[in-house]
Parts: sequence; C-alpha cells; structure tokens
Amino acid sequence: MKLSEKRSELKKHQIVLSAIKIVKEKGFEKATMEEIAAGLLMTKASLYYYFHNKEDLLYQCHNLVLHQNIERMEEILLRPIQIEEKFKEMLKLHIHFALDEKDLFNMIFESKAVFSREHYKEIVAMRKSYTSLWEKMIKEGVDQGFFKETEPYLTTMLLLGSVNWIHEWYQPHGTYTKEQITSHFQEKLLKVLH
Amino acid sequence: MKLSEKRSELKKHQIVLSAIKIVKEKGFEKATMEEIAAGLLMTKASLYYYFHNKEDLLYQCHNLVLHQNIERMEEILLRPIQIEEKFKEMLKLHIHFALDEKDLFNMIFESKAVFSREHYKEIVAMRKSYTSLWEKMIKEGVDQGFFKETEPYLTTMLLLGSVNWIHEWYQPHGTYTKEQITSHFQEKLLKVLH
Amino acid sequence: MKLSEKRSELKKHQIVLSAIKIVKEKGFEKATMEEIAAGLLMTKASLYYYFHNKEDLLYQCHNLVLHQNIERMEEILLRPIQIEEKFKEMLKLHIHFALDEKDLFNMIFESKAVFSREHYKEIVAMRKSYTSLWEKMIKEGVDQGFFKETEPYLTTMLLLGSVNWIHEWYQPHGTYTKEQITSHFQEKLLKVLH
Amino acid sequence: MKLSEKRSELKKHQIVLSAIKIVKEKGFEKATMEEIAAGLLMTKASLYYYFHNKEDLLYQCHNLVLHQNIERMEEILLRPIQIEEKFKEMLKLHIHFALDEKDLFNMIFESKAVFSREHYKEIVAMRKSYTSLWEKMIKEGVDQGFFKETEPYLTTMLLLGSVNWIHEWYQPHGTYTKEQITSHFQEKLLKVLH
DNA sequence: AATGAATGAGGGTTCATTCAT
DNA sequence: TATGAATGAACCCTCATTCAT
Repeated sequence: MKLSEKRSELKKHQIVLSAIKIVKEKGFEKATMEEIAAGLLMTKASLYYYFHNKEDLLYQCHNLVLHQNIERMEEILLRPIQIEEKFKEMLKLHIHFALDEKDLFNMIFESKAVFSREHYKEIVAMRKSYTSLWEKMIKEGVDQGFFKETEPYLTTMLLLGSVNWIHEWYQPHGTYTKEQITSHFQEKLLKVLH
Repeated sequence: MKLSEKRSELKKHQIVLSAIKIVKEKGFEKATMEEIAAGLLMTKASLYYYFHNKEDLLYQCHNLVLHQNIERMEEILLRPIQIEEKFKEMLKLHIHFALDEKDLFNMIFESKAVFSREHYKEIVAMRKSYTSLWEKMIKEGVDQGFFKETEPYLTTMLLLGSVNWIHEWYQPHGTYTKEQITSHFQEKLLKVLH
Repeated sequence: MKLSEKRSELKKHQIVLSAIKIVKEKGFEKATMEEIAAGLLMTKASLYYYFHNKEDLLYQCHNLVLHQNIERMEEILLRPIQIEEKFKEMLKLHIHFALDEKDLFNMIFESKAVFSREHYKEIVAMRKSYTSLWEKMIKEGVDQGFFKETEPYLTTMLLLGSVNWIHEWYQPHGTYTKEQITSHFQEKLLKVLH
Repeated sequence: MKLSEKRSELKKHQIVLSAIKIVKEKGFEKATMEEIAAGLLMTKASLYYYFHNKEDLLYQCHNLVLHQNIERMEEILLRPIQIEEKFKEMLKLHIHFALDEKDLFNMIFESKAVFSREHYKEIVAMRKSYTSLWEKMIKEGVDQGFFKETEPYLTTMLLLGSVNWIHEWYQPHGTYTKEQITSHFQEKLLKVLH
C-alpha cells in the first residue's frame, strides 16, 4: 500500500469516526452529511471523494462498530473462566454498549430500509457472526453440563431481545442504576439457561 | 353522535389505518403525509382537516394500537384461569401482535423525539398502563405462591424486551413457526418467574 | 326590501364587523377566512354565500370604516366653531383612529396589491373624498384669512402623512402620551397652515 | 479578503438587490423566495446557501438600504453650510429615496412581526441612529438660534412621517413633479422648525 | 484532494376556494 | 342558508448529490 493510499485510508477512518459521533448525538436518521463533515472541518462535498454516498458511509460506520463489539465478545469467550462468568461478562458488555451508545446501538440493531440490498446482505451476515458467539457460549455451557438448552438460537434471541430493550426504558437518573439492572438481568437470564 | 360525526370518525379511522400501514412499510420517519393520503386516494392537504399535523396523526395511530392491546390484556387478566396460563396467554397475544403488526409495533415502543411534549406525557402514561398489567400479573403469581419475584418492574421489562425483539429476527417462512417461538418463549420465560 | 333580504344584509354586516375585528387583531394579511367565520360561529364556507371572495369581504370592511370616518369628519366640518378649532378636532380624531385602530388603519391607508382593479378604483375615489374634506377645511381657513395656502392638496398630504406615521413609533407606555402627541402635532402643524 | 469571498459577497449583494426589487413590486409578505431567486436565474434552494432563511435575507435588505441612507445623511450633516440648507438637503435626499425606492422604503419603516427578536432589536437600534441624525440637525439649528424646538424627537417624527407618506400618493406623471413636491415640503416644514 | 456553489426532489403546512348535500 | 369535506396551489425549508475548478 502506497503512502497516499495509507493517508486516504486514515482519512476515511476519521470520517467514519465523525459520522459515528454524529449518529450518537443526533440519531440515525437525523445525521446529515453537513454535520459529519463539519466535525472534521471539511465540507460535505469532500466526503464524496471517500464514499460513494451517505448510505455507503453509514454502512462503514455500522461495520466498524459491530466489528469492534464482535472482537470484544470473542476476547471474553476465550478467557479461561467459568462459563457462567463468561455469560455474565458478555451480558454486561452488551448492556453497557446499549446504554452508553444508545443511538449507535440503534443504528446497528434497528436499521431498516436504509441500506442497499447489497450492503444489507452483508449486514445480516455480520449480525449472524455476532449472534453466533452467543450460541457458541450457550453450547459451551451445555457441553460442560452447566446449561440445558436444545435451541441455542431461539434462546440467544431471547437474551439479546431482553437486553436490547433496556435502552428504551432506562433512565440515567431513574430508580435503577446500570449496575442494578445488569445484576438483575444476569441473575434472571441465568435461570433461562439452567 | 350524529351521522355526520360518525362518518367523520370513520374517515379519521381510515386515515389512521392508512398511516399505520405506511409506517409499517417505511418506518416512522420516512412515512410521508403524501403517501398516507395517497393510500386513500386523498390529497395530503385533506389530512389536515382531520389532524392538526403529522405528529398528531401519528399520535392517534399510536393510541389506537396501544389501547386495543391494553383492552385485550385486561380481558385475559380477568379470566378465571391459573396464573401460569394467564402468563402464557398474555405472552402469546403480545407475540402475535408484535409479529403481525411489525413496524407499527416499533412505532409504539420506539418513539422518541417525535412527539410533542404534551403527547409524549400521555404516551408514557399509556405505556405505564400497559406494563402495569404485566406487573400486576406477576404480583398475582407471587401472592399465590407460584412465582418468586422482588422486582416485578425489572422483570416485566425483561419479558417484554425479549418478545419485542422477535420481530427483528423472525422470518415468516423461516426455521421456526410463530407457534414454536411462542411455545419456546413461554417455557423459558416461565423459568424467569419461578 | 323583503324580510329575507333584510336578514341577509344584517348577516353581511355582522360578517364585515367580524372581519374588521380580526383585521384589528391580526393585521391585514394575516386575517383568514377561517378566523373571521369562527368569530360568528360560522364556517368559512358560509362566508362565500355572502361575499364573492376574500377580497370582496375585505373591500366591504374597508368601505365601512372609511365611510364612518368620513362621516365623523363631515360632522366636525359643519360645527359652528373657529376654523383652527376645526383643524385641531379633525387632527385629534384622525390621530386617535390611527392609534386606537392600528391595523384597521393600515388596511385603509396602506393596502397595496390586495384589491381588484375594479375595487381599487373605488377605493381611490373614496380616499379622495376623505382628503377633500381636509382640503376643504384648509380652503375655508384661507377664505376666512386665517391660513395662507396655495396648494391645499400638497399640504393635506403633508398633514396626513405626518400623523399617519405616528402609529409606527408610538408606544402605549412610552415617553409621550397620546394627548401630548396630539397637542404637539396640533401646534406644529398649525404653523404649517399659517 | 480572498477572491472567492469577494465573489461570494458579490453574489450575496446581487441576491439582496433582487430581493429588494421583488419587495418593491410585491410588498413585504408577498415576496417569495422563488421569485427572488428567479430574478437571478437561480433556484430558491440556492438562496439558502447565502442566507439562513427568508427573514435573514430580508433583514440584510433592510440593513443595506438603511445603512446607505445613514451614510449619506451623515455626509450632509458634516457639510460647512447653513443649517437651513442642511435641512433642505436632508429632506430632499429622504424624499428622493422614499420615491425612488417606494416599497423597499416601506419595508424599512413598516416592518413589524416579520423579523426575529434578535434582528428586530438591531433594526430598532439602526432606526434610532437614523432619526438621531435628524434630531441632531434640529438641535444644531436651535443652538445656532435658527430653530425653536423643545421636542426634537416629536418633531423629527413629524417631519419623517410627512415625507414617508409621499410615496402613497405620488404619481410619477401626475400633477406634481418630484421637485415641486420637494420644494413645497421644504418650505412648509421649515415653518415647523422656525 | 478538496470545495464553493448550485440544484432537484421532496416534506410539512397553510389557506382561499369549491361543491354536493 | 349553511356546511362538511376536499383540494390545488403556494410557501418556506432541508438535504443528498453533483460538478467545475
């Protein structure tokens, strides 16, 4: 890779980061090219040098974030700890992501007719990778005799659903703290697996 | 109620249904007044005869759907059946609603900065009514000694979250039928309550 | 005139009065048919039974108000008082009208491209009637040897201009009261006539 | 200032001029962005590249015109001529402006609920600057013993009102020429000051 | 590699006007 | 007489996208 290409890649990355930031602040639909560019002291026209269009840029954002999360989950899966601890850690990570990065999280888990068919296929595949990690964890628990489960997929969906929902009712200064919620969900959802 | 008023109410209802349909297809933000009107062979200007603005119309959609569901849930709660059966029935109803009314469902449970402060308050109150029914059911089970639960609210959120998510991964002609999913969730979520 | 016609005339008059009221409150351009009708517990569609269109209705308003003013001015002109007193009275009346009926006043003296050519001609004629009264008063003063003036028309325009402008800078609770202003203008403008 | 900025300023200026022209023809409220743009063979969307919104554009129009006038007036005030000559010159300038820039003039002296609170404050301040120049002139005359006046503000309002009104009755090819009118007003209004 | 400038397409909203009833 | 209902035409404004430079 030539130097110029490297510099180009770097710039692309910066743009993606800026876009992510805006999505975090304004939400998925309200993020405008103008604002994404402004965050980098660029003009929106320049963005089109690096990305075909808005959908493309947003897709890259999606990718980056989801990949990061997958990596973190994989890291947890590899730790030499009890399966129940793994489960708790994964849950904790997911919950914190959902609550701390609300809109970003939305982008990943609730994007509808925003992406092109092409990209959408890849998105589905990537999500599959993510949920597979959870299924893998469940199977590991089953193999080790800690969990009972014949439908890891359905149960993964149950787990993720319950936690994906949290950001809809969680209130930063409400009755329950993030830690209390995490703890409660860890306990209850373990019952599902046992 | 006079005939003309009845006809007016009917039209309003039709518009709401059309709006719901468009919201189902396009999502909340992408639904346009133009398209909502077109579905009824009207012009968008006509909609303003029945509703103050887009936000108002969407709020009415929200109301209609949520009220219907609350009524149905209340009916189940009053049935003279075992608490576990009640739970299963409520879950079944909620799941079927979530799957049959996909994006409308989204509108109800994911509306954020779309509604006016006035309307938003009422929405929050209405949702509270709905979740209260679930909490009530849980407490009933606890009182009868069938369930163990010290945080009915958190657990309600867990239950609803897990099923609200189904529409994101459910595929009409996929591996699992609606019935299988329902059955699986009933079984697993009962574990949470026990 | 048949009874039905009489009733119709009455209704027309009521509508005109309502329209005048709205113009007073909202200004000329912002007065809507909807609101004019609402003031009479009617629907805007009904207005079209009595008036061809908005322009027609507004024209009638214009007429009524201007005629009223003309009548009052004529009454002053006929009083058996000193010419300078007449002048002062006319000035006072005009100023009070301008300040108390701001938007109504605007309608009469600042209407631009709102009226049809047909109506506009009549409006111009009516205004001419009004200004003629001032010219007449000036001439009377000249004939009696109190005023010196060779161009009554131009001076009338000068007088009226200076007072028509007051509502643009007058502040109800400002430095100067209506009475102080009236008094100052009476004094200064008399100098113009002498 | 860079070339590009200069070009941008020029364009802005052109737009303002176009807006002024439309306002002249149609009046303040009836001037549309569409038409303002059409006058420059642009689309209305382009206008939003240079101005935040219609109100902003119209505010700039206002500014341009009023500033120009203030400058010219200040220049007259500084001339080493008799105070009565100054007065006549100022009056002449104002009249010519009022007649040559008819409705634009209206915009400046009759704008009410059109401007934002922010802009409105500045407008009031700017007008104050303008009228202050007249008051200053009057006081100068009083100090030099040529004029008698205890209320320069009220009299300024009287003077300006009388001439601001001219454009409402002046007819380019009517009985009186601009020069005759100017001459008449100079003479009569001097009486007010003496 | 970047951008100033322009635009097309569309969105929500308002309002005078019409017309069948 | 009166109106409920509908509409067309405008209006202001936004934004992704393009293109010459």
